[in-house]
Amino acid sequence: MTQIQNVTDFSLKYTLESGQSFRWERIDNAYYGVVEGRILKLLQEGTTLHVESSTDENEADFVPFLHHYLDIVRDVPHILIGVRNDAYMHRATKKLWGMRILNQELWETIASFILSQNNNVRRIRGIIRRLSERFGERLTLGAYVDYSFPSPDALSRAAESALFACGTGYRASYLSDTAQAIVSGELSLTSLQQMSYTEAKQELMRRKGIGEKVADCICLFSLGHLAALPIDVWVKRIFETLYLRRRATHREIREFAYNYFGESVGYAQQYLFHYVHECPNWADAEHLSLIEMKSAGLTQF
DNA sequence: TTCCAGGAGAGAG
DNA sequence: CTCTCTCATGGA
Repeated sequence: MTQIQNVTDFSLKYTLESGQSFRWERIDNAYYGVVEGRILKLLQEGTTLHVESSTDENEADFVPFLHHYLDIVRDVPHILIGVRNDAYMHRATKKLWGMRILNQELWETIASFILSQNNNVRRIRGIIRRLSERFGERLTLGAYVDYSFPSPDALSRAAESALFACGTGYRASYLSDTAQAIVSGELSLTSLQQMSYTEAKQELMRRKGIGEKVADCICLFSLGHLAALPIDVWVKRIFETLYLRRRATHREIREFAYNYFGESVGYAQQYLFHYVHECPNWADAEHLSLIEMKSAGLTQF
């Protein structure tokens, strides 16, 4: 059992339940998930994080690993104040205060968001769970059983029909192709991690099944590029409804969002994305009226 | 039954 | 460049 003390401006719930990872399961107030080959059990009590692992961890490495994965080291309050330009964002950041963008393992993030296209979160989770059960390694933490995310090698050797049987649908060939490209060295994960946002995005988009949105998800949720802006149906809807007040192309949304929120637009996007999922009345008249109101001068937290 | 989901590829204009 | 059609799946 590991404890991390003085974790401030952090919400485990919103971080793990905001659609950036498909691997976490809440049981009571604890979260179970698999991260880089081990089961983790995470429980937040105020500013203390209780952690259990299925592996014998070296404390000196484990705590920094957790800090990085959960993005605890980042000055998120500074980012949020910087993107809190209006009363709407003020409300969103207040409700979800402490939500952070994870730094997830690169291959799992690539594979997961290839599978996410034209799909819903519930089904994506099911596909990833079945792929892990079928091609990953069995792990246990007490009575809890889960499976590691299968390696590129394991998925590259799997028959596409076997991937298909896990429910991947037409995405099976995309997943297989990219796994094979990584095994062959045609696509280098370590190179991707050294590239700028623009370079990494461009390199990712060369793969079949990775378009602009999926590439941006990988850049944001694994590579730490906060300028990445994944535009899915919801983000498009949010910007068209709240800010632009008209039908807009992806290019127009991207230009507006970057000008309005700045270099940490990815963080702003995540708060908006999750806020509208938490608030069914996100687009009612009272909410819309908040957009013109500046955040400055509103009550602090 | 049709529509939708953290879309992308292919083709047409 | 933009628009449209299709892709496999399951829940609403």
